Amino acid sequence: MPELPEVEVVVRGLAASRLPGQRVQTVWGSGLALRHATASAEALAPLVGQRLQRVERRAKSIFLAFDRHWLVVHLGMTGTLQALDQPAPLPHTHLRIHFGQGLLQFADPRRFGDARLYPRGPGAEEALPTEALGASARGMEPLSEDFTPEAFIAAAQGVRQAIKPWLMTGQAVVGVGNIYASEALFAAGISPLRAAGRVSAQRMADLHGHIRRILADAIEAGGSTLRDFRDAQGAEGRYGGAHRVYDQAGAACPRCMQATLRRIVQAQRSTFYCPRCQR
DNA sequence: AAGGTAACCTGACTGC
DNA sequence: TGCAGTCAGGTTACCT
Repeated sequence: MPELPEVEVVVRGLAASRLPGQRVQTVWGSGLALRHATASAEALAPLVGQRLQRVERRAKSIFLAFDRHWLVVHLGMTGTLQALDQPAPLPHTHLRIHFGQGLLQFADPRRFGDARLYPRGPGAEEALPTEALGASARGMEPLSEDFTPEAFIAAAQGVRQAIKPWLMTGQAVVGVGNIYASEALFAAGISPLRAAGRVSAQRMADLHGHIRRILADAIEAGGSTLRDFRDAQGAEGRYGGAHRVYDQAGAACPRCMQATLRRIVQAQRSTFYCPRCQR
């Protein structure tokens, strides 16, 4: 389900909900295995009695700061994390964290998502537990000040991997998933097959701008509406109509109106592009 | 050592 | 109607 914009929308919704400032009263888990952890009441038991202080995002991970622990949630492909007044009978619900008023509910049909606890050291109050982040979250935050065109160009130096799968590795910039990688490359007119290190500095700077714009626009629109995305209040996103090439194989290119958009597979993932506009 | 591949799991959709 | 096959927003361990 979620790329960075969707996760950001969820985080903002949770932060604006009634849950921050409240204490955990009870926890419940389905007992089923998630990506790494098992969704069980035992695993979340340390949270009982702790107050939720704030909610943050790094890459596609959600960090919930409690008094003495971080709860780090990854939504995988199909996860949802909602702040509710009453428990909702959502299929594939795996975790419920009840507060004095309302609850946090995690559901995930495919269980590629995850929810793990990390201790909050007294000396590291403000530091996120970066050990919770994998190899795909090492790069720069795309909307942060350190993600500059110069840094982006430098990161691509000498990279022979095709730029589309390279973008998705998170080596340079985090949070650009399968949809927005295709969209950004289309906007910049860069072939997804071109080696990252062989795109000119000028065009990399252009791509840098498109990545920031597309992600920011998607956040503004409330996240993608693809499939089953829901924000922290359970509402759908409104960005789906804005996909110009994703899932549009066979349609006329919206830019040149001559070529037919194509679907290819790179690193086991679908890529959509215009063979005429993107070089 | 970078880059491709299989795997995790369920549901929706297509075609026969 | 049903069954088999394919595909899906992510990540990572394991190959070459």
